[in-house]
Amino acid sequence: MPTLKDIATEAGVSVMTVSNVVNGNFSKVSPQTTARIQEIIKRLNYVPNFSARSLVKNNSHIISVILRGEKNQNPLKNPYNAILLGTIISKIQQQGYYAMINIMKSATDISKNLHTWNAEGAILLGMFDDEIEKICSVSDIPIVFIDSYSNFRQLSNVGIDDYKGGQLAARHFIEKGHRSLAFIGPPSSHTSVIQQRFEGFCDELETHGIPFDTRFRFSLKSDVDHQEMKVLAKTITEHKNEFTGAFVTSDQTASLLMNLLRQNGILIPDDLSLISFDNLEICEQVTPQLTTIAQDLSQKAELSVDILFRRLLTPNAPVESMVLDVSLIERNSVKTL
Amino acid sequence: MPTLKDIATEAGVSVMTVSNVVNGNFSKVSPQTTARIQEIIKRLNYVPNFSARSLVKNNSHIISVILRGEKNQNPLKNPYNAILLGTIISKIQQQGYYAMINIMKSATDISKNLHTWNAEGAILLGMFDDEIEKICSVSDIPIVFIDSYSNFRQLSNVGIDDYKGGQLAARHFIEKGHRSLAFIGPPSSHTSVIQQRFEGFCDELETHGIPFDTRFRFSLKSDVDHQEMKVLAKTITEHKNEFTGAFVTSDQTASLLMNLLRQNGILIPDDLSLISFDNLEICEQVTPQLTTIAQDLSQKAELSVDILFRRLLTPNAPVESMVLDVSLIERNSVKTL
DNA sequence: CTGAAAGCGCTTACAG
DNA sequence: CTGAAAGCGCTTACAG
Repeated sequence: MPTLKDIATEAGVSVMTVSNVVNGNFSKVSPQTTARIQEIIKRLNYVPNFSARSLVKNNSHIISVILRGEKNQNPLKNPYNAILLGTIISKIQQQGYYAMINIMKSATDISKNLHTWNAEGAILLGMFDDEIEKICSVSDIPIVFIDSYSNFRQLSNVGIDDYKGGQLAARHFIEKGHRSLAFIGPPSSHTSVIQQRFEGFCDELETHGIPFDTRFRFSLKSDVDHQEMKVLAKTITEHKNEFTGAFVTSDQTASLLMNLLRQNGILIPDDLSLISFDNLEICEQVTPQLTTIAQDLSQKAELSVDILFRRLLTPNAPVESMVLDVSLIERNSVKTL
Repeated sequence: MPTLKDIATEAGVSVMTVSNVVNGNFSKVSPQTTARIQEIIKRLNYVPNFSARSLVKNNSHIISVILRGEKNQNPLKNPYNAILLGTIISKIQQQGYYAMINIMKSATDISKNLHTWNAEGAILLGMFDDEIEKICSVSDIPIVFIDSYSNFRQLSNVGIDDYKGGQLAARHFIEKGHRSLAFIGPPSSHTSVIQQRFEGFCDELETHGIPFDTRFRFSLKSDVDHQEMKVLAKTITEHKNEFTGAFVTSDQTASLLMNLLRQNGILIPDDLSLISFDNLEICEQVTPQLTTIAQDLSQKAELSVDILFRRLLTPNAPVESMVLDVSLIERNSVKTL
C-alpha cells in the first residue's frame, strides 16, 4: 500500500503538499501541482490510512451502532431490528461515515467499545430504560437512542407515541363491540415502550367504562423462543371463553401466536380477535391479514441518523428528541361482534 | 481519555512496561509492577486506542462485512440477509474482532474500504459472479464469499448445493403428479445460484421425460419491488391453466406472490402448487404453509466466519470452500394431483 | 504556494 | 525485569 510519503517522493514534493491535495485544501497548492499529484494518487491507487488520520485528528469517522443483546444472540432474526439497522447503516454510509455494529448491553462494554475506536457518535437500539443514564454518563460523544424512555435530561431519543398506540387498539376493539380483552407482550419492567402501550390500552378501556382485567395481562420474555410461545398459546386456549380480543405488542409475536392458536383449534378472528403492532410486511402475508398499529421504521431510522449528524456536524447543536405518530391499519384480524 | 503515558506516569514506570501489561506479556514484568499497573488501569478506566495500535502493527481488528447493494438501499429488508448478517456479527464479536458493515458493490469501492481501515478480513454477501475475480485480485487479505460461484481458483466460498435444491423440487412435483411446471426467480445472468437451481430443476424434469417449457421461466429483478411483483402475478394469472406448479427461488418471493395471486382469485395449492427455497420462519406463518427447500442459514454464517478466522490466525492456512446440503421440507403448498 | 518539524498513542527491537 | 529511541501514516501550526 502506498503512503503519503510514496506519493510525495513520486511527485517530488513534501508530504504535506500531498496531504493538502488529498484533503481538498486546493487553495494552498498550485493547480499544476494539484493535477500532478492527483494523477499519481489515481495511478498508484492511494487510499488514506484512517487509523493514522484518526490518531492525529482524534476522530475516526466511525459511528457505533449498538443492538442490545447477549453476545451469542442474533437480534437480526427479529425483522423489526433488521429493518431499522439496514436503514441506519445505509444512511451512515451516505454521510461518508463508517458503521461498526455491536451486540452488547452492559454500560461498561459500551463505553469501552466507543473509546477503543474513538467513535464519533453512537446509535443505540432497544436499551433498557435503567441503563440509559449510566451509558450517557460514561461517554462524551453524541448518542441517539431509539425507543427509549428515561428521565435523563440530556437524552436524545427517537420514538413513537406508544401510549396512543395502546389507545387506538382499545378504541378499535370497542368500536367493533369487544368488551373483554387481553394484553400480550414482554414484561414491562425494563422498557417503558411496553408499559406505555399497556397504559394507553387500559386507560382508553377505562374511559369507556371497561376496566381491564389484570388476569389477562400475559407476559412473554422472548419473541423468538418457540417453547415459551407454546406455553402461552396453551394458557390462552384455556381462557378461550373469557375474552374476545387481544392486543399483542408486535406483529412478530402475533403472527407466531396465530399459528400456535390455530393448532389448538382457535381461529382468528372468529374465536379470538387480534390487534398487533408495527405494520411489518408479515401483516399482509398471514391469513387473516393483521389489523395493526402502524409505525414508520424507515423514518425512525432516518431521523435518528439525522439527529446524530446534526449533533456531530454543528457545534453546540441542541439535544433533540422526536416522537413519531402511529395509526391503526384495519385488516381482517378483528371480528365485529 | 487516559493514555499509556498517563498510566506510566501514575505508576512511575515507562510506557513500554505498561504496554507489556496491557498486552499480557507478564513474563517481562515483575508481578508487583503488573499488579500496580493493573490497578491504575482499572481506576483510570484506561482503554487502548486501536487506531494507534492498528497503525503500528499494521493490523486492525476489523472484519469488513459487505452486503451487495446500492448505497441508498436496505438489504436487511430481506430476512435472508438479516439472519446471515446477525449471526456473522455475533461470531466476529465473539472472536474479539469488530464488524464494520458496508453496503456496496463495485470492486474499487470494496478495495478502497478494505484499505482505509486496514481490515484484516472480509465476508462478502451476494456478490455477482463476474465481480468476484476483480475483488479478489485487488486485495491481499482473506476474503470469504457466501453464495458465490466462480472459476477463480483461490476463491473461498460457503454455499449450498443449489443444483440439488432444484432437483429435489422437481422430483417432489413429479411425485405429486405434476407434469407442467413453471420456474420463478431472479434473472440468472449474474448469479449462478439461480442458474444452478434452474438447471437442477430442468435436468430432473428431463430425466423423467418432462422437458421444461422455457415460456414458463419467469424473471423477477427484485423481491422487494411490489410493482414488479404485481405484474408477474398478472402474467401468471393469465397462464393459469398452462401449468399446475411453480418452483420459486425464495420463501420471500413465494409468500409475497401468494398474496397477490389470491387477490387474482388463484388459490394455493388448489389452483397452483408452490415450492419455495430457504425455509425461513415465514414458511410456517403463511397459509397454506410453504413446502420449501431448506438450508441452514446459521450454519452458513458460522462456517464462513470460522473459515475466515482459520485463514486469519493460522499462517499458510489453505483456502477453504464449503458446500452445505439442502433438503425438502414438505408442508401444504403442493397439491397431489 | 511550499516545506521542516513536532506530535497523535502505540509497539518493536535493542540495550542494559 | 526495565527503559530510551525509533517509527507506524498522518495533520497541524509555523516559517519562509
